[in-house]
Amino acid sequence: MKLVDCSGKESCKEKTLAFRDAIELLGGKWKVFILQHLSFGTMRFKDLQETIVGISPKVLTKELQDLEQNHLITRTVNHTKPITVSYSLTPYAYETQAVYNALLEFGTKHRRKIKNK
Amino acid sequence: MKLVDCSGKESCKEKTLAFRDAIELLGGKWKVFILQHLSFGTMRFKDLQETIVGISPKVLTKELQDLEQNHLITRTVNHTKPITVSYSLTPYAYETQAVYNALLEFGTKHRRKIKNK
DNA sequence: CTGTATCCACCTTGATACTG
DNA sequence: CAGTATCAAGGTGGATACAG
Repeated sequence: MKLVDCSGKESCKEKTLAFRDAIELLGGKWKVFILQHLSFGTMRFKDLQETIVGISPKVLTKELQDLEQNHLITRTVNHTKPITVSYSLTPYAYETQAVYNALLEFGTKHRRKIKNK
Repeated sequence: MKLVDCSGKESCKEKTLAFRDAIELLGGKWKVFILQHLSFGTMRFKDLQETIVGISPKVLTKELQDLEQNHLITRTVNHTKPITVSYSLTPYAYETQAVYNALLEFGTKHRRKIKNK
């Protein structure tokens, strides 16, 4: 049995790179929290900062830029006074659903396994 | 729609922690390569070091210990002369299959999307 | 309000030499 | 052969002050 099937047309290297990309994109320290909260609806910068306890503005900015560059969220400037900015998930973000489901299932199982040891 | 369903008996926090655990466990820089190569069969330390180009012995040791502590691989000392050590996947390691499949699918799709931009 | 600038501490990775 | 010890370097995350 193989974890990665390298017999297809695409090279094995290409596939391992795809893994790393996906893990990097979804795997940061805060990405899950941000995406999760945004999946409940649009939020502003300040909302996110208050909801995600412990994150600094610099890091939040970086994570949001990262997600935006990868088309998982959209950033909208509201020309209010003072200016506010809204973040929300793109339809594309929901294509990560399968990944999250699989990670959730394995992670939950694994935590039980490790704890009961 | 929600990326994480927090309506069940288990708390939302517990679930996000499960994500992070899973991602940390599978997401290192070399983990995919190691698990992938081991999925083709048992390998010795030296084999891994030669196959996984660019990894230093220190890092390889650390990654292997990490995987062993999480029951994804087994470490077997062969009392040859000189001593050799074999590494192989545990049956449990194959429970990560769904995660890898999902990551592979999303990662491949994502690379195409980013590249065609 | 929404970030950016600055500075700092830590961790991870890495190269290399060395030990049992 | 299979690691460990040592030292260096870079990136990441974090606290805080400040700017537009």
